[in-house]
Amino acid sequence: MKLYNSMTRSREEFVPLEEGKIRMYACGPTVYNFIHVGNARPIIMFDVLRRYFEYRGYEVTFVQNFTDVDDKIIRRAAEEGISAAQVAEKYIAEYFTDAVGLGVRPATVHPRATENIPQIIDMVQTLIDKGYAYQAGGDVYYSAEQFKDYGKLSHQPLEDLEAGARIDVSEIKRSPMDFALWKAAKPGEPSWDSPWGKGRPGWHIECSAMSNRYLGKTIDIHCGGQDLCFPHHENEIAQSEAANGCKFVNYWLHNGFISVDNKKMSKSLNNFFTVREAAEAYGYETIRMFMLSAHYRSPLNYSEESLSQAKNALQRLYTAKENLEFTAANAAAAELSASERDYTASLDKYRDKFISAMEDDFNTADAVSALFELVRDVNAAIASERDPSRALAAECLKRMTELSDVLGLLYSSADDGGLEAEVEELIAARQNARKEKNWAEADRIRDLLKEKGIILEDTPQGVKWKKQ
RNA sequence: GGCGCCAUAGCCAAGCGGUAAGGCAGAGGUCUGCAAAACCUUUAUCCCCGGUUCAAUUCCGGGUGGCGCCUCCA
Repeated sequence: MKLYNSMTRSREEFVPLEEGKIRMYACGPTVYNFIHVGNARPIIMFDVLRRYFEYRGYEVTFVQNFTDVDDKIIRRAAEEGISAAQVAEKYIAEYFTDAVGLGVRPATVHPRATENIPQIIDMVQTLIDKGYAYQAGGDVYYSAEQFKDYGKLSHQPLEDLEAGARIDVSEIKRSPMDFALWKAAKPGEPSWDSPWGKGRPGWHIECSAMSNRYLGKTIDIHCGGQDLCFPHHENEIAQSEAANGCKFVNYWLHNGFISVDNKKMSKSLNNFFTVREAAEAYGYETIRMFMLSAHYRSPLNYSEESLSQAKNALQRLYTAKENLEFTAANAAAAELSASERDYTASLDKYRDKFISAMEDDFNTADAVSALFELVRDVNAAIASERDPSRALAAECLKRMTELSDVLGLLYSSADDGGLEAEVEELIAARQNARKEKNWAEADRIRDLLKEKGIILEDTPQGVKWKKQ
């Protein structure tokens, strides 16, 4: 499999550290608010990557943290008059509501910064001991210039980074590019005891500490949004490689941005849509479909038109799935005929195309096209056969869901709670009317059901219905 | 100023040297009592100008337009 590695800026053959196993880490959200659609991109795309690895037989340990102590959380807590821990707890729960809605599987571990304070303190102490960090009052800073490779991920020499850096006059750092590992507690803030007094961790150190704890010193894949490249990931490298004395990450994966009117969707521009509100408008799974329709590194513009296109595309998939399920349950013939057997074998080419696409830096857009090509082929086959067997429909369905499962699509269960007796009677009455060619009555009943939100389709295998 | 990314049909979007996947929308048709769903047909001088090559959307150079990081940000 080929993956584009931001570190080398090239597509590389992926080789895991340990055969058959993959260790990956994704920087998770800072839990002070609902996540927005831009935040959802890495969450969805790297969930797909993980699913694909598992589909290919790898054992994946996937770690995604929650940053549950930081300035924004503390500010939010003050605004709402509750504790920082309560803010974090609330938005972690909201995160999971959205993640589940989006069809994102829970990570193997979801560690939190506040549950890894001893590991963080250890790492900070190691960095001080090794001469990479220094104490300044109750703060501890990492001295960027001590790390000779600083800037290697963002491909910027330290001098150029410094040239663009904002200098804060009240700063007690030795150099503008130094960053906080530990922040002295201010009155009223959550804090923990440390060798440097009461305080809390800086943002970057938690990921180094947790990656180390749950995945080891060197890991296969570290992923996140392009905007984390600098300074967050750069700083993680500086911390982990200085503390551990070895390579931190083999493959760095960064997704592109979601934009709105071609401007990056971001909190600071205030042009964001929360996942929650987008889901109310289009459905959670539509958001997933929208993300999958483009390559993860390409920019992708969020718009009403794009989302409704994604919604319609998804509907095509669902309709195909429901039609197959219906035939698999209602067709007269049970077993595959000889010609059907040949036909199903011919379907292998779509799986082949799907896998090639995914092997190529998990090109989901191309993989989705393979799924659609399979669907068209299958639709045509079922429609053209005079009497397709239940086994044929079941086999086609299996091939379709094999691919959609890797993409994490088609997980929304249809509302098949059964029909009330009254509705069943109406359908039966309409069938009688149709038998008698009483089209007016048949149409009247169909319209009546439509008002109740039930859509009928007449098929060779019987009447198919669905709730609107 | 430093470092990058992008430009493909009405819209979204693949494509990594051999004259263009897929989806949405539109048009025509088949099927259907009518619908629905489905299927078939149909819609592209690949931003511009040079260069390399037998051959370029695809590589190189130069434009034009758009975007991002260098500051919290997925």
